[in-house]
Order: sequence, then structure tokens, then C-alpha cells
Amino acid sequence: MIDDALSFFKALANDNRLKIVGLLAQQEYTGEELATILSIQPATVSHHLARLAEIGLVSARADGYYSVYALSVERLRTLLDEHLSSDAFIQLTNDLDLQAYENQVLREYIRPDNQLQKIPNQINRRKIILAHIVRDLKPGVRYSEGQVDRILGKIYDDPKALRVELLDQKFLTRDEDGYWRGKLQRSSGAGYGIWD
Amino acid sequence: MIDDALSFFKALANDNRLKIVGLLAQQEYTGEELATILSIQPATVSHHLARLAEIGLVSARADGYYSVYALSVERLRTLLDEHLSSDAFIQLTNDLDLQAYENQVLREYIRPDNQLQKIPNQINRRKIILAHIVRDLKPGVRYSEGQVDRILGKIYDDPKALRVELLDQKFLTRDEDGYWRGKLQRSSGAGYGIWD
DNA sequence: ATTGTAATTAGACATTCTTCTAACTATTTA
DNA sequence: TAAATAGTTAGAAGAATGTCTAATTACAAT
Repeated sequence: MIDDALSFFKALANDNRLKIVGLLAQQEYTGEELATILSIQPATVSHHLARLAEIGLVSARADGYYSVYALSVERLRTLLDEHLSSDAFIQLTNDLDLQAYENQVLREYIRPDNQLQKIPNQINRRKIILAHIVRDLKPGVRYSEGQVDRILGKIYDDPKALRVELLDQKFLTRDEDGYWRGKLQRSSGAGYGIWD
Repeated sequence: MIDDALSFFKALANDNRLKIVGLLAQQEYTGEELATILSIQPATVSHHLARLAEIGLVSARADGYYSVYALSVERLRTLLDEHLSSDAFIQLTNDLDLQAYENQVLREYIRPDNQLQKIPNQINRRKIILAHIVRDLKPGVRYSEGQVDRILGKIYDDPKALRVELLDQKFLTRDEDGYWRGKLQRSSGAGYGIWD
């Protein structure tokens, strides 16, 4: 997936290869002609053509002892569609663990026995911890203050402080009838798509 | 022109930078988060973000001692338009001397005193020479065989051979009333555009 | 004020890439 | 058949790139 995109951009990330594509976009050329126009050695042209051929952008046809090179317009269209479509950029992250940072922060503050060591100072990390902890409350259920503190007390020795933080950061809501869990929110900035 | 296209493709010709673009296409991230998700050092992330910022693809906003990075969607659209439009590829050749090969062949076979040394064996080169020589005849004018040979004789000691070649390769046409110059043709394969 | 954190920069090291020359193959022409 | 030509491949040298560590800057919290 990302390897294909990478091959595509790498293939075009060179001035002589870009020039070759530009030339072949207008007409066919032999290797000798390309070498002369670009002022480089035939061997170098061969190398660049091979790289362009790797992604199917260029094809060769034999003509006597000449090779005549042509741009594959079909393939160019396909490649542009594949790697520059609205989803293409997002799919570049397919193999990544998007939760890696959150998990790292959780491991840092919550011990293996599930005890919170300390409420993080930085708002960033605090939110990650709170978003995790609030999952101990069931959504849609209303809790008394005592119930909340009992639940929080199982993972931290100052449940009141934890409760206040959860309220401050809107992970927990209260009214005269008690507390309930708010909707989960992202830890980072709001997401948005490339093409709206 | 080509430098801009080159910067664009080079900026995206790296796996970690592609991943960063993919991540930022979905939401904002801090450098620390990117480093964790990509499993690389913050310094390396900084370096890649700087390269993406060079072409305006990424912008940073300060938030405390964090920098929050965002993809510039506007800029991405502009870049795609600029470098992948129908003309973009053709304009990559703007600074090239497209006649370099023809000129080299001409220099090889025609001496400074404008005398043709020899008719090239290879069809390729022969055509280039003939296309050049036929310009000694005015388009639209009808010549007798004697007139043709007199003109060709000024640059080559066997005008008859030259005349036959010009006819063979269709640079010259004849009927019962005489000879006339054919339309000029390209030396290489037929040109075609990318998007028809 | 001091300490801690995120980010950047400089510099070093290793890897990748570009280009060349030289050797070799395939094809054509004398 | 021998010589000439276009192209490819292998290998080497130099340039560019990616990544790291260490030092530095900017900001924030105790």
C-alpha cells in the first residue's frame, strides 16, 4: 500500500527522470536521443528508464538495434488515481498504530496492577489518563458521589481529586441527581478530511 | 518550473514523510505524538516536518511548549493542480534543447563549410540530414531535375544520389512536371499528448 | 528560580542514489 | 564474416539523504 505510493513518488523524485517523463509525454524517443538531449551518458539513461519501467510508466519497443521508449499514458492515469485520490493519503497510515502515543502514556502512569501512580500535570497526558479511567463507569448510568468515589478508589488513593479532574475536563457530568459519564472525546485536535 | 515539481516529488519520496502526511490528513498531531506513532526520534520528526514545511504542505501552531502540526489542505490542492495537470508534464521539458540530437547529427555530417561529407547509412540519421537539406528548396516551388541537382550539387558531389534519397524518404515529390518539396516531418515517432 | 518537557539545530555516521567507465550483448551493415 | 552501433549490466566513486545523539532554546509548573 504505502510501498506502492513510495515507489511512485521516488520514481519521479529525480530531475532527469522528470525530464524523461516530460519528453516521452510528447513523443517517443530512442535512448540515444534522450542521452543527447539530457547531456548524460547512455548508461545513465538506461538506469533511469529501468526505474520508470519498474512502476510501468515507460515501455520499450525494439526497432532494429534501437529501443524506442514510450510513456504509458494508461499507467500514468492509474498511478495518479491510485496515489492522489481522496482516500489515498489516509490509507498511508493503514499499518500504523494510531494509539501508540496514548498507550505509551497509559503505561507510563498506570502500573501493571492497574493502579494510577499520579495524575499527570500536563493537560495533554491528563486527558489521555482521564479518558481511559472514565471507562470504568458505564455510559448512560447515573452514579451517586459515593459510588463514583468507590469505583475511582479502586485505582487511585485520592478518588476525590480524580473525580474533580474528570468533571473539569468534561469526562464526567453532574447535576442534582448525581454523576454520569460524558461522551468520549479525542485526545488531540479535531480531525478533518482532505477533500471536505 | 521543474525545480518546483522536483521539490514536490522529493518531499513525498520518503516513507516517514508519507506517513506524516497521511496522519495529518486526518487530524492535527504534536511532534511527540508523531515520533511515538512512527517509532522514530523527535529530532527526525522535526527534520521531516521541516522538509514538508519547505513546500508549504505543513504548518505549525504553538500551544504551550508544544507545536501542533497541521496539513495545509489548500496547499496540497494547489500542488496537485500545479504538478499533475495536463500541461505540467510537458512543461518539464521547457529548459531542454529538444533539437540537441538533430543538431549533433548535423554537425557530425555537415562540415562548417556546409558540405555534406557522406549520406548516413542509418535511416535515423539519414532522415535528419535529408530533412535539413530539403530546406534548400523553397516550399511550393516546382523545380526541374536540373535545377534540383544544381542546388544539391552545391553541398554534395553526388547530387543525383541525394535526390534519389530525398525522393525515397518522401522529402521530395515528383510528377511529370518536375520536383517539389514535401511537407517537413518529424525525425522520431509521432507525438501524442497525455490526455488526448 | 529551578526543574522538567517539547522542539529544534548541529554534527556524525551509515545508507541510498546518481553517475560514470568499461565490458558485454544484440543487431545491422560493409 | 568483420566492423560499427545502441543498449544493458556491473562495479566504483562521489553526492545526497535519513537517522541518531548531544547541545540548545522556549515554555511551564512547582
